Amino acid sequence: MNLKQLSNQLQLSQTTVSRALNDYPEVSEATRSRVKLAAAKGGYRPDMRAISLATGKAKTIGHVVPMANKDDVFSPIFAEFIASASQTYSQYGYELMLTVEKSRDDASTYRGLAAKRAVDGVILHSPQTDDPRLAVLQEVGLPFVVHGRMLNGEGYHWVDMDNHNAFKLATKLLLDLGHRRIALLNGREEMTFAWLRRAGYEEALNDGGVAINSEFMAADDLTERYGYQKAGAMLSMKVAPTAFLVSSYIVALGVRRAISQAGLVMGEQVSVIIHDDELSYFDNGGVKPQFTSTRSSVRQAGYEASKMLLELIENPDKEPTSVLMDTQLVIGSSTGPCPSLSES
Amino acid sequence: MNLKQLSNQLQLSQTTVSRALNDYPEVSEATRSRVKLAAAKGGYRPDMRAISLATGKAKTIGHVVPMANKDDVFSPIFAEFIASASQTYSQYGYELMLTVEKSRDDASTYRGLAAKRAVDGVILHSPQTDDPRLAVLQEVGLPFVVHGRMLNGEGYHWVDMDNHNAFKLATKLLLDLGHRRIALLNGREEMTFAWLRRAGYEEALNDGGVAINSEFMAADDLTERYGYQKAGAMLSMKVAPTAFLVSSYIVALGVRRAISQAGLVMGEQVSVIIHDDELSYFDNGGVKPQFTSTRSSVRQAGYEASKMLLELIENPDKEPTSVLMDTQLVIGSSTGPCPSLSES
DNA sequence: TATTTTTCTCAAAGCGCTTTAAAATTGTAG
DNA sequence: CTACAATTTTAAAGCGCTTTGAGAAAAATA
Repeated sequence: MNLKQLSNQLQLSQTTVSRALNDYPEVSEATRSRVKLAAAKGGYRPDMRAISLATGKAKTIGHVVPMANKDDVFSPIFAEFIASASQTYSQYGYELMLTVEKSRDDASTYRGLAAKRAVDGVILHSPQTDDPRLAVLQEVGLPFVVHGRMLNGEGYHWVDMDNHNAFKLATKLLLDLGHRRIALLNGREEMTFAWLRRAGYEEALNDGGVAINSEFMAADDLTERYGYQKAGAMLSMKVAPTAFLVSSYIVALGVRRAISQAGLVMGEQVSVIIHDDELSYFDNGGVKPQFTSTRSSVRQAGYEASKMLLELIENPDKEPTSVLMDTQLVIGSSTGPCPSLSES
Repeated sequence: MNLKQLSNQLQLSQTTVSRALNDYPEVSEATRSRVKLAAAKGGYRPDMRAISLATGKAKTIGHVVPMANKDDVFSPIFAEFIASASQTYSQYGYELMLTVEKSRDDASTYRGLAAKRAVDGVILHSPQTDDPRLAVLQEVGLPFVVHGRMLNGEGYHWVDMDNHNAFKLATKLLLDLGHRRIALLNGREEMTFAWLRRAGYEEALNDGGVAINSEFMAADDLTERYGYQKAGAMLSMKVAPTAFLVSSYIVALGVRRAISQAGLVMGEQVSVIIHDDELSYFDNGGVKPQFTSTRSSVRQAGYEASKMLLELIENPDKEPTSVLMDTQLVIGSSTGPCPSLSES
């Protein structure tokens, strides 16, 4: 059933019916309820594309997520973020259009979305320190919110967690426990989050008077194998690290595997701190979590970012705002005092 | 730039320009190339919604994924499937509209998508043994493909892996290794995949003359905690299982944790077989995987299903087709002979 | 009762495209 | 040079909605 049929059936003009349904004041209460009743009864749902064409609003938000790595993987972090944002959208009558793209640098997707009038705004995922997509989005004038940020956090809207501080505090905790050989298994450092984590890590080491050792640092896609291989390699060094700072739960699975394979016990000979995005199927636990972790809810970030974007769409001239989410440092059973405090 | 502007600029009618761009034969080659050049130069991209309204085709596919469990989680399986399907869509000029819904039984989302003309077809995720959404989709006449299937696999299109056989073979392997007390940590059995896995498991036990013990069976959302708690509880039974059949890698993480916490070694005192959806960040390994597993690529399923759906949309009267994907049984280091072969 | 104001309803244009039906142009014979 | 067909182009209608600018109807004021 479409508007024409409905208005014929009601013996009213399309104008009146449309206005009645959209709660315009120019229509009497009597007519309005009559119309609404008939619409409900007839199961009338306006054609989304027609509304869109007539109003100029797509009522759709675009998410363009890059494949997480060379293996063409869709990171569970994005999934969680999107699921959360999706809730906001449906609450406000928006749809979610998802594009998964192979190349992270390819800004043409955004050009396309804008030119095709497919979306009213987009969320920019996985920003790099100096991301070329920023300029494109600004050029085409499509409202957007960044999940994360570029190194220069000015002039656009973003929602991020405090990566720098999280890893600084985590490093500091390890230093306080007496660790001096602390490894960092980071994400790719083109990504701002990884860059900031490293910066936090280095700052804490400097503050603690510990020299930075590039042999203890790695950066790659966040997979189990990466954690396993890198941790394994580092543990077999003549002077091996006594602690690992790990950028995700998934990588930590590999680290844990390497540790136990080396005949060591996590939390005793080797300490591990992870960043935990609170993906609930992983469940890093309540009272005494498996892993000591810096925590921040991706779900919460999705909520904040989607809200922010909808507001921006309402009011396109809004001054850029940002949300920097705090992280918690939660002590679990994967950390303990450095075994050989005699050594430096 | 829109069609009108482009045609004005070219001094041609909108009809001709439209036809030139869409490769209709009624336009001379000279004009066609002139038009295409101008369009490319001017960065012309037709308004998606206008095309959609004019043609009646949304050029969009809907994916409605249920929250995986009470914790409102978006399963990484869906993410992988969708990422894969997404590739097919963009290749054929389709967009992907994602809806995440709280309630698994709520079919109103589908009614809405159909009535709003938002999509040309949908993928039905996470089907239950007797899924109410089936009737709704058939009623509204929206083309759809099921990822998985209902217990009755007739009358609709689906792509599934052979859950029954996979778990039957896995159980048989354990029986052949001498295990008699084999536990099954399954997904919720309203889901067809879980139902079929259990059926395969029971069939193998019957064939092997082993009585079915309901204390060795559990069904719940697929989380790490579930695996940890259930395996922990079972291992502390007076007569504990010597092997576990586990429905996912994530659950198996918990099982492994419980096993090592009980002071046992996986692959020696306790065997574990998992189903591995080949999420590449987990990397169950190449030569000698961590877990013995039944394997099936979700990525591949996403590819098959999306192709099937696009074909169905092209040709709506196509006879229902289905793809039953084989699974591989890959031996890893988590299985071994039953430690006490004397016991039955 | 006539006039103004307010309330309610409507016809028609427009959003940007496709597509039908018809017209203009070109080509081929007769 | 006309007649007819084939080729190329176009005007206009239509997709299903919103919204503008008016017109009727009802209510209020004179």
